[in-house]
Amino acid sequence: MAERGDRGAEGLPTPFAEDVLDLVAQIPEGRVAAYGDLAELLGSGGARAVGTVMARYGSDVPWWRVVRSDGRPPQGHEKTALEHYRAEGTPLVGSLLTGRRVDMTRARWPGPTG
DNA sequence: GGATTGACCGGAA
DNA sequence: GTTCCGGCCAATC
Repeated sequence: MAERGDRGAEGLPTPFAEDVLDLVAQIPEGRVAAYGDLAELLGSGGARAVGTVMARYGSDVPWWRVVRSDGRPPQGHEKTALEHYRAEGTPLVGSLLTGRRVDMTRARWPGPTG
């Protein structure tokens, strides 16, 4: 079996990747989750592992709802992510100087309300 | 098989 | 407020 050929076809994510993508797809609008949170919800892997999956297979899920623990969008995709936050009404904090980031206090998912 | 990379996290200076 | 460092785990070369 072509270990690199099949997965390199960009149509068959790994078992771990499927779990990550499925969880990201469950994040409602206006809410976000940190990479480390997804790993903790899955009960396996780590923040770094989730980032690796998102970079490779995140194209099929609302990746902008996945941010760093600081509430900052993925490195290299901040511009695109901000566009979605403004459209979905995701709570943002900070200013232009400090750099706008998602208000994890209110937008973190799953939250007190679920 | 091993070595390197990466859309990370938390703490310390 | 910022910058630097080690640790973490899966995917990739």
